Amino acid sequence: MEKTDITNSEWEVMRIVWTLGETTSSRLIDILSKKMDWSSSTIKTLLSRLCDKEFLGIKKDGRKNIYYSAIKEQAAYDMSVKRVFESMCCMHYGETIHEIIENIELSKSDIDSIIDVLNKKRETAPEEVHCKCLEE
Amino acid sequence: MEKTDITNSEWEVMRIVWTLGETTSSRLIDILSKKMDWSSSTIKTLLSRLCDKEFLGIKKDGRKNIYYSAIKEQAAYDMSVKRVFESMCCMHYGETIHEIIENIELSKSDIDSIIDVLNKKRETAPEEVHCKCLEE
DNA sequence: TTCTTTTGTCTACAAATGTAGACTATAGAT
DNA sequence: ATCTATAGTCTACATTTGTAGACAAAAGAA
Repeated sequence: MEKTDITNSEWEVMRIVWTLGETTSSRLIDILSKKMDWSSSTIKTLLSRLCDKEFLGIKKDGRKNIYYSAIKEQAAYDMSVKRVFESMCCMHYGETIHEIIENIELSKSDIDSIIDVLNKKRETAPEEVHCKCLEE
Repeated sequence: MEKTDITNSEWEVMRIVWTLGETTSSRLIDILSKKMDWSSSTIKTLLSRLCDKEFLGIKKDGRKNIYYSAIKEQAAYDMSVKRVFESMCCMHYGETIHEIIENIELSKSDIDSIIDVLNKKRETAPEEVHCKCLEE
């Protein structure tokens, strides 16, 4: 199978794997069948698709499979957010970030570090960004 | 047809519609066939799917179709970014925002307004956010 | 008025996704 | 040693998505 994006259902699986670290399918089935109301088959299918896509790796422990993440959690998030921004008009970046910040939970130190990067960025920031939607 | 998300190809169409405002299929075909190297059929299909999904509306001008956006551009972006964040572990929100900010273009006034909201948010921000991935 | 180009509507079809059942080989229970 | 609950691998199937061709109707060109 080809390497494409992580799909919605697959994110659920990945998230549990990232949280647990290396783990078995029974553990994943246990958690996800309750949380998502999926059949065990569904979870097994997702696990094997994620292996095909190389987002998960497998180790054998006897005949049991041990699954582990083959990509860094943060890297996956960065990539996925980057993709969304790439499909947006850049004139809306500012407002979109503003909006998401209003709606998520951030710790004081998260906030400080973001303010920090913004201040640095401000030094070389343009007065305006312009729309490139019709270009190229 | 059912109302689902805007897909990757569909974003391209929406973006042009938002940029141009009301417009005809010939205009869209003209722009998108070059930009995306799509056949006119492909673009027509996307237009009609977007109408089915009610992201676009149609007005008739004689026998010509005039397409217009049925959703606000900013609202579409907000929704789509919100979706991505919902599939993430909230402990990574801060770093993800940090990362995306480093990689996009923001104007000085964008930056000011984001710093502003961050400062307000800081007043009630927790010391830490905790992972909820295994809950529920 | 007849031919050609536009536009619009349908149909098509492979790949990806969501979801799950069937069958098989064990490992553990008795 | 035999039975049963598990875990693993395949197959299945409806939808959605990406991409595009076929065909009809109307508009413009000659």
